[in-house]
Amino acid sequence: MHEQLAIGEAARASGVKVPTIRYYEQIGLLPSPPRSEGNRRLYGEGDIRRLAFIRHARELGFEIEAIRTLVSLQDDPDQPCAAADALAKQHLETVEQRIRSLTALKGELEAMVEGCRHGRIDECRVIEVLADHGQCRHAHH
Amino acid sequence: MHEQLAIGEAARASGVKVPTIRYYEQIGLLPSPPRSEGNRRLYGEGDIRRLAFIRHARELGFEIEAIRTLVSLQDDPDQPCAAADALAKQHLETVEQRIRSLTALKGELEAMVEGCRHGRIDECRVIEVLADHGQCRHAHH
DNA sequence: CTACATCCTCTAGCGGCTAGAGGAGCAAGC
DNA sequence: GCTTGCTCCTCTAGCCGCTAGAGGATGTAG
Repeated sequence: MHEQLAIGEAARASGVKVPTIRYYEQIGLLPSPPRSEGNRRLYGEGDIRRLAFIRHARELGFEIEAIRTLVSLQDDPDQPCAAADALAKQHLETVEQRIRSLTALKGELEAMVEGCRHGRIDECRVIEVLADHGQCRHAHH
Repeated sequence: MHEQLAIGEAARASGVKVPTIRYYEQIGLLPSPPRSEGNRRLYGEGDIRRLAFIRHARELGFEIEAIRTLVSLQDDPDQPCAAADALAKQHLETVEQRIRSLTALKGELEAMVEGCRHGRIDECRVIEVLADHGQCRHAHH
């Protein structure tokens, strides 16, 4: 029986750091837990689960606002899950877009690095490409 | 002959927004230009070129600190370009790493979305996976 | 009883801008 | 000359998602 955990133990159990837990409480993402006689926060199992949920969603790159919606959905299990699905899909698109533009950047950087003859700055391909945008096939966002 | 440009014209010519130009001056990335009688900033061609250089480097995802080095290299054309090359290579690696982890996330998100049966929240795969980390093969950073 | 860990609150900082207030300057039309 | 409306100036605060640190209270082990 370890019903009530101090914030440090909650941090260890959930993988969310102590100041981050306090921060989540401050922005209203985590409810304010009850306090001990000595004014310390006491977390129950439900809180730990919610923290782990938040942490995993953050690791998957969801924004706090999206997570706010996801946790409220989680608290309301009778609702249809279309909203959660939509959020995940939307986020998937964002991630795909990000991968596409990073891949384009990767191509440009590779061209820069390959073109470098390791001579002096004034004939350096890296600096050249940066100075003259026209030299690269940068697809604009 | 349009030697001296006001900040708005410099912004249009370089593609860097007005407040961003002032910000770059404030952090010492762009030298403080001379002023007109009426205290307005006056930019020459060299400034426009530097701004375009910075903008392009930012578009390629270089951090301000890296750009600080790159512009100082650019100003010193007799130096060997190993330093510029190293910066570009290092950045390329960062970008590749970022692509790898985003691709992993993409896989997880796809699994979540595909697994969703569009029923109620309490049987929603999206919420489930978020709640229980063990259900996904998330490779930890 | 003394260390030492953990907790508390509060404020400020990170990067890279962006937004807004409140005011001065300037060019064109009447 | 006067007004309109645009650009410019400085200064401060806000964005996101934390992270760090000051300065103090509380809890626990030896």
